[in-house]
Amino acid sequence: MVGIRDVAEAAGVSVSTVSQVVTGRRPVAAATRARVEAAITRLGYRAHPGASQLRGGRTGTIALIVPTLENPFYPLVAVGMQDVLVPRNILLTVTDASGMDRSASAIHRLLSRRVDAMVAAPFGLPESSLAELHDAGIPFVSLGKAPPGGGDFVHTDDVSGAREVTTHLIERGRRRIAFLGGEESVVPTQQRLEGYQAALRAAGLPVRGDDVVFEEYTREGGRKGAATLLDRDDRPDAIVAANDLIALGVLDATRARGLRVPDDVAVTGYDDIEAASLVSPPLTTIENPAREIGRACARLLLERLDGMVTDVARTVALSTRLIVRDSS
Amino acid sequence: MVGIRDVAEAAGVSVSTVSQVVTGRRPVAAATRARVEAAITRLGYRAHPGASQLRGGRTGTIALIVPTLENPFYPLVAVGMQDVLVPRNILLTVTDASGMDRSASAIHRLLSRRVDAMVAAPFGLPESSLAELHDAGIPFVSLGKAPPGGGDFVHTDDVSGAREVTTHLIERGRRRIAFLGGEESVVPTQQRLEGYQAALRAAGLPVRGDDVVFEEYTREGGRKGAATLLDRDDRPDAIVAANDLIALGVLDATRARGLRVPDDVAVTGYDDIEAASLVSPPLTTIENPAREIGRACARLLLERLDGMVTDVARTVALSTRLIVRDSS
DNA sequence: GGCGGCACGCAAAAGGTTTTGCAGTAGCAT
DNA sequence: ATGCTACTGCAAAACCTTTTGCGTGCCGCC
Repeated sequence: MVGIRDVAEAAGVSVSTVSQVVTGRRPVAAATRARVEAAITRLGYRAHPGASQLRGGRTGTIALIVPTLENPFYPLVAVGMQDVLVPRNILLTVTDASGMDRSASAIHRLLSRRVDAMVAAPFGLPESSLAELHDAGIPFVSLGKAPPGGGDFVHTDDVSGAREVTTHLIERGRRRIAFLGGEESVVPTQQRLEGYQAALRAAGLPVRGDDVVFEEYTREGGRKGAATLLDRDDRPDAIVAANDLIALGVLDATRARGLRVPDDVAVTGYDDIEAASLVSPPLTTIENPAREIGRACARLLLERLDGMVTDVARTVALSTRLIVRDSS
Repeated sequence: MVGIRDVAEAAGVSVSTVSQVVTGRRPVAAATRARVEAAITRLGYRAHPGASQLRGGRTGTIALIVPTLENPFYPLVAVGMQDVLVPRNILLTVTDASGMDRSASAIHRLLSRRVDAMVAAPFGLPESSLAELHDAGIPFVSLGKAPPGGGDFVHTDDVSGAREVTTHLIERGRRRIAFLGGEESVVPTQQRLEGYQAALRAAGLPVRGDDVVFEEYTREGGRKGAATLLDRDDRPDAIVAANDLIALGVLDATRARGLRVPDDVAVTGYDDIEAASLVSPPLTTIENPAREIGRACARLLLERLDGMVTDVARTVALSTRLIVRDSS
């Protein structure tokens, strides 16, 4: 294990000079620097990150916490962050928070002081846990849910997106439109529901409580919810699914029942993951710019790390877009 | 910032006793332990990870390095690792290696000493970089490519998988079967090509060099490669794509040209990502158990970390399965 | 040729934990 | 009652880096 001491010796300088060369926080004479750098290369020296961090340095790592990696939306957010982070030589660490819900502080314990900054999509996380993230004393960006105490925040307008897709269905002549959400408690569900209801009201259509069902944000959730909605006597003529995964499950259910989409029932999704355009029939959905969202998060964080921002909380709102395909 | 010192003071014990309670490496009297634990909870103490690591501890982190997060195969591997790691309270850090190819040691520099163990799908990584990973002195599992110097290794049999799917096409009466690979240099490409050729030979069919095309492992690569293959005078009656993403691109190309699948040309994929079953027509493909692969990797690593294994290199081979759908 | 100032490199402290040899004590057996 | 053992907690060293105030040597200018 080659330490800074070895490099110093090899280069014939002091330990502190080596450190200065490495960190660049103080100027070093060109000749000396060259000698030190040569020694570093020759010995293959790398600073021990633990020690660096201990003495007050950065970890050079940014964390992304997502509710699940099974929804392809989130890997894409990670890719977007990479776009910004890789040129800056910062390591991105992606953590799937599914399965670590119980202990409210699991995430904090795992990440505190282990990263320089953090972005989290805090759905399903208890409020206390979110507060902890916010108070961890490092730059933090919340994804899709306004942080309780205020703070940086990247999102798309779920209300307007859901309103847009619902309105589209109404314009296509649908009158009995159901909403199939994921977990009821999470913010995007509530906002998409709100947009759906707003569209109904604006069109003068009744807002019926039994036309709203909540399951999970998975394909399986979609199958289950669709079963509830479709096996009734007066089934809806359209289903607004709260995301594409759910919509895929709805399509499974229609297929299993021999229902034609969109003739018997129209289906719409949300996010525009790749599968949305592939499934048959292709899904009408709302494009949610995952990669761009990732980029925005990373940029926000970087600006804080660079000290360009003081303490004003910033919100980045990215726009969504209705994509009409055959399912409606 | 509450340190171990504060806890010791609050509990009326020495710093080392607190450490012993936390790490559990030495027995502590029950009464004392209770007092210390109470203080820890009350103060919200957490060990500074840098300091712990410095003094010889573990980082409690395992890294997964993937070629890209855009291929949904890899997030699933991560999920599989999580299955095993979460109960053990180990943090998984997923890194997308795309874009950090240039500097051969980027990955090493980023991860060295920052994690306790590592699994990497080292496609596209220079050989030197792979050797570095292997020599980093931490448990290391290679994914899909045998590590040059020997070492733990998880894979599926690409040769047999490709042979199986190609044979399936032959049995369906296809005679002019093309192979559309991703990057030529990476091992899975070579092996899948080998399986394809083996199947042709076994059936007494000619192995024609111009029926083999290499592009990238992306949907766009599939479109390009299919263009090459389909715009010829004597186009093939089947295309074996080296993964599902490529196959999706091939389907795009057939659609653009008004070709019917499988009537005019059959198409097969590899991996069985979710999109494979969704696209129209659904893809015949080889199921590649990503999640199970992730689990196997994590288990291998854990066994080494627990010191259950000395130095014998182990190989885990998981089986694949032909999934016949409408595209063939 | 002498003096002032500047650039450069150094020494030492600090940062928070884990480890380990050691000492004190209580309990048990003789 | 005494000696020994086992258990428990402590003090101090070790881990490796970064930071910062200082001293030294060199250069330029008068």
